[in-house]
Amino acid sequence: MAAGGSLREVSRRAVQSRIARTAESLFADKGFEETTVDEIAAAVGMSQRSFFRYFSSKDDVVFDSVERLRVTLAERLASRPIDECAWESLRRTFDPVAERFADPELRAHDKAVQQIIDRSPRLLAAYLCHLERLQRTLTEAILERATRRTGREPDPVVVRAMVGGACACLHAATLHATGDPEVFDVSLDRAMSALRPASMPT
Amino acid sequence: MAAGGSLREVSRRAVQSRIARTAESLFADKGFEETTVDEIAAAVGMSQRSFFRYFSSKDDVVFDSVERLRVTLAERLASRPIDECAWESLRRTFDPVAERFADPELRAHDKAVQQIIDRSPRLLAAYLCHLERLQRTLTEAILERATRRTGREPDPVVVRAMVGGACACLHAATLHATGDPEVFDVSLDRAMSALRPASMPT
DNA sequence: ACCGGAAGTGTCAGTGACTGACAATCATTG
DNA sequence: CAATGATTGTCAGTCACTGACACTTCCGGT
Repeated sequence: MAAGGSLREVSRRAVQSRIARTAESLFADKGFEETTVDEIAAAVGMSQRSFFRYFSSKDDVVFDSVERLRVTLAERLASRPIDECAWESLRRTFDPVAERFADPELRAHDKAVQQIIDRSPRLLAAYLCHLERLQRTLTEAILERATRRTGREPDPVVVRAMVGGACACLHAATLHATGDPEVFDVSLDRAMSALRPASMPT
Repeated sequence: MAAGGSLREVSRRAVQSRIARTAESLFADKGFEETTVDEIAAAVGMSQRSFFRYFSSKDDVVFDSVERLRVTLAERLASRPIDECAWESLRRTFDPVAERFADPELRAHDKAVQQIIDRSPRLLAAYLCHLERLQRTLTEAILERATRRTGREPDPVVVRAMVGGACACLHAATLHATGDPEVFDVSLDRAMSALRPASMPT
């Protein structure tokens, strides 16, 4: 069952990324709002209806890669040693973001996506929503880990705020270092060591 | 000129808040997505076209009060003493949020709005966008103040991250204390003292 | 080779948010 | 009263998105 489904999943993903690539190049050319779904579908060679069978909204095309990154970060946090302090774990969790810059192709792609997002208020809103989801994911992981480690549940408000603070550092570093991995790493380290909580949970 | 415009502004604002009240009660009844702009316009007694002359989008109706709160907070931050540490200033900047809970009518209103937002993913995205705007506003104010005080510009990444951290505390406290001013104050204090940066700019 | 269903696709019609253009109305001022 | 400017309604149109239905293709069983 799982294997059969998997094969189909692969081809579905292939179509999705073909659509995403096409759409992104159109967005980069004409802008997001100025590109209609009809145009994307035509460029890919399918009907508008089929486009919506692969992406539930026009916005989702842009966040295809962002969503995958979220999953990567969640896995990274899960793989951190349980006795590491939470702030340090969060800092390490963000490493894959910098690692993406290593591949020049990925870097160019990410930069283009970032520009598309920045130019559209609607996309910016959606992007923040994804960051919020990331934040929720990480918060739950930290909460669960702290509970497993200390035996009792830590203050959820503080943990949520702390993860929010870490994500704010990530966001600030991303905004400041558009594309340069060196600058990103340095900025993130500076921000995160400045914001390091005095009393560290876990 | 300013006075003449002001009079017209007042009446415009009156119509806006009449629309907002009507719309919010419809949203509370049927949900945001399920309420059409046509229905709102009809309930207020105007054409759909005129609705869009007062609010640039359906979303904006909901954020009427949120936007006003943003202006209030910006003013509050500006009125803080220049030699106060930034983190403390930010904490005091958030006081009006708690103060809103004092008035039972406002509290009920805010709670209703919060529920409407929470039930709609689209509104949640827009809400985060408003928080981001608040964050940008506060960041600029802190940067400007620090520059005025120390004579040289502080690290923008760190300041942005710090404001982001403070806003994360605000957000966490808001989520946790839905409507109870006591709980809100205590939660915010706990979160903000846990996240207080070791090295404080300004 | 034939048949059956499952999965993917195109077409079409419809809804709802939003915009531009234009004409009618209404209040204000000279 | 007339000219002017702001406010409004009407109408037509665009675009994202959805549901329904018919059609093709591909595949395993007979």
